[in-house]
Amino acid sequence: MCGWDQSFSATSHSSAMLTTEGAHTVEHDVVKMDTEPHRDTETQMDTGSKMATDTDSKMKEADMMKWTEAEFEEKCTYMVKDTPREAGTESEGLTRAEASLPRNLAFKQLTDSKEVIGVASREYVPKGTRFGPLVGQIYTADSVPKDANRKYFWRIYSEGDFHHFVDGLDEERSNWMRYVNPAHSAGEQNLAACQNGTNIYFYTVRAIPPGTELLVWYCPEFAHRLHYPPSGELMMQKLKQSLLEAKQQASEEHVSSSSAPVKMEHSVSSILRGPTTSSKREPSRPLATRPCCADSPERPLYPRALYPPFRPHPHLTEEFLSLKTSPVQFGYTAIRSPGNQSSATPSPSARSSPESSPHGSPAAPQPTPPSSSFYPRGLGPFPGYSPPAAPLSSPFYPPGPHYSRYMLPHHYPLPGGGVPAVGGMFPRMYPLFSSLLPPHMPLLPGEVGRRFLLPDSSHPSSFSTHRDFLLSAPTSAFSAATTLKDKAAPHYPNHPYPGHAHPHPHGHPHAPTSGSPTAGTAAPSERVPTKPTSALLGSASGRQEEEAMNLSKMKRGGGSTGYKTLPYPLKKQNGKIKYECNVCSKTFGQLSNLKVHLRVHSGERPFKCSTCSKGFTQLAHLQKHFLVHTGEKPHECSVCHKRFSSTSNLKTHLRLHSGEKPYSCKLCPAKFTQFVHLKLHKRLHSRERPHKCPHCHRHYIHLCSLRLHLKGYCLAAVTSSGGPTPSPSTQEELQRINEEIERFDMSDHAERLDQLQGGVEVEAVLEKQVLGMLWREMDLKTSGYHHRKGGASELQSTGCGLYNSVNETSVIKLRRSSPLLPSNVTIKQESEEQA
DNA sequence: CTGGGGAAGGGGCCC
DNA sequence: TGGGCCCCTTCCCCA
Repeated sequence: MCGWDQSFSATSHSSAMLTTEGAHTVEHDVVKMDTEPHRDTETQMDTGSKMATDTDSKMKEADMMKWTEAEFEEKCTYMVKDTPREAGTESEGLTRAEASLPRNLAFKQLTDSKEVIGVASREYVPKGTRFGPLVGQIYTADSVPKDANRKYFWRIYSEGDFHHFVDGLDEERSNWMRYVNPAHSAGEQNLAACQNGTNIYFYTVRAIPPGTELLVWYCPEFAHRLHYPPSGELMMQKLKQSLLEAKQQASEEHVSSSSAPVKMEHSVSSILRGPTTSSKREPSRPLATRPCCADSPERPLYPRALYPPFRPHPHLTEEFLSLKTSPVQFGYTAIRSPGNQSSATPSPSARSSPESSPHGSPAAPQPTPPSSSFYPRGLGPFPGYSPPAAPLSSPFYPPGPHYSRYMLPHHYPLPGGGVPAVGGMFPRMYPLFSSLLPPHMPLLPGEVGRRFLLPDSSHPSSFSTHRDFLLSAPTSAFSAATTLKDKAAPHYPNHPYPGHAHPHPHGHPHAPTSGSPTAGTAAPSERVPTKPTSALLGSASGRQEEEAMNLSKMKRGGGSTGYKTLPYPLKKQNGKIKYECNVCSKTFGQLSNLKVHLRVHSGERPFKCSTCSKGFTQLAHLQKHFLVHTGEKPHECSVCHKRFSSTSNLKTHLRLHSGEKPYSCKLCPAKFTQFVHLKLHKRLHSRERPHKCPHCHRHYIHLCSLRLHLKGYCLAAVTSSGGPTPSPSTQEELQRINEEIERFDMSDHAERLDQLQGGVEVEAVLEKQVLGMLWREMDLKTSGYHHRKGGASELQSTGCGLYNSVNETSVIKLRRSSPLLPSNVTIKQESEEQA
């Protein structure tokens, strides 16, 4: 378990641990070294200590929490400039933001990472000190990139109207202030953010002892401008209230069987909408609301918003609501200023998540769906871990993965419309907030489903941590039982719903009754078999996507390259959106199809059989499976009245009556009703290889295979033609190629190509395709990379021959698209080649 | 061993 | 959007 650095490393300047020793001296040094008098008459420190002392004295008594921005500007005593970046100095290797840190400050960093998680004082910083201005990329409302990550956006106003953004996202274009965490209570706040002119400064509103984390909140004027409470504390209360209201409202609506489900905010349209429209709203929205959060594709990417596995989530929620969260809970040991340890409010540390903390500005709060499942070990789903924000297109998708995160709404719509006042919080707040969302947020379809269809922790690809998030809904009125009940499956009236056997927290695998107003309508054993609503699939798949992505990375060693991030919905094809799987590159016309498909990669099987615990990727599969237990066979043969459990099997059976044998052998008159039988039959023919190579011992079933072999891949022919004897490595390659040709020869593709008689053209294309793949495979093997989609190596590794996977190989693509091939050639999937 | 039939699981498309 | 459906595939068993 990764832990927090219990001290602060002194950025690039020094690795010295901070102590409280010599505070006074340090203070003096700080002022003299790093600050300049704001106004010569008052703050010229060099002129003697008396004036400074007087100023300090006045400052100490001042109630800066009531100051206007103009007062801050006018009355502040000291100014601390950023450390100028100089080439060739110790700042090398640091980002501009890191290098800009004033010497009297230090970064909080993770013990085993250089990840900056906050900013603290190295030395005593007197009250009335000004830091800044905040540096960042400037955007106007119109110039904001569509895919902008607004996490670090600060709004600048001019004469009461929105003027532009300062974006601190890019660490090379921003300064250290981007790392300052928000204060969650007035008690812990030691900085006030003010806009002076068109710049944002942080003023110390109290003296900051050495080793104290800097925590900022808006000054009253600023907060008012953004329509935010004047303190983080009030924001938390506001948030809490919003949540409770949301919960209550949702409960009421749900009990009354509201027919108006709350729609998730990540509809395709919303995803596609992008910030274009939202950006136009920016000026009218407070800085921290981040209006585009919900519909911005990158929103869901919150790798930092992960929690330690040990985190007692269910309690956390309650504690959070009761504002009792302790910083210890998360193992956070950041140095805190005396008197700031408010036991009544979640400490910044407790709230702090990787996500929240340093990277968020007050303008960038972000409710983060709780999840830690998709983090490969070592990435550290602990608070404070803050990998760089990953845009949707990042290869990191976790995370670049659990793609679900980017599919989950980040503004949770309330039943009555609107959005909880989450968006306005400092980032450090929302991680905690998010942790309590699942149990309380109403009608978050996926969440509901997940609470009951939890991944099987025993499954190698499942993530037990899911439970941490999802089982804590003892009071939720939106447990699956309610949802399920309304969708009873009439097909299986005599059987309990086949779902999620073990994950149920209350030991009633058949009846997820917890908290459901309708849970008591039937005894579990008699419960009308229910089907999860679509919702059960819905948001669950949100996370699943991320999991899939993440898993795909994990399965490949975590850091493997070459895997695209989940690109959807970024691609368009003929005007239609294409959702591409970032694992296998398969594209789908519909997002839901991709979501389901991703389970193939993630291994997630959210639909559990209550009887045998077997998991399935699709509800329909579970339903079909459950017939095994019930013995039901809904499908009857109209001829012999024999019954079958599936239509497919009935259809196969009907061939017996109709005499249809669609699978015919091309080498003999044999025909079969099932493909598998043809496949087995063809093994007989594989022993017959009439096309013998005149130069070597090789012989082939198909002529095209022999031709391919003779196109320079016959070693005997090469040597007998008088050419130089190939090197051993070349011989090895030829051997390899010939093996592949043999496999191709045994495939149905060879058979069809033989039949096509396309002549030289077809052969040329075939060679290009087939051998191209062979070479590619060798390339891949040589480079140690074996996972390229569609690559021969991948097929090999999965036990499939190069020509096995009709859909995957370029050979097939050729067959389907090549103008060389007759368009009426229908390719039936056959993967028997290896047989 | 081969052919044949059925059971069951899985992927993906369509409405 | 996702449930339902279809198709494919594998496995098993039996003659």
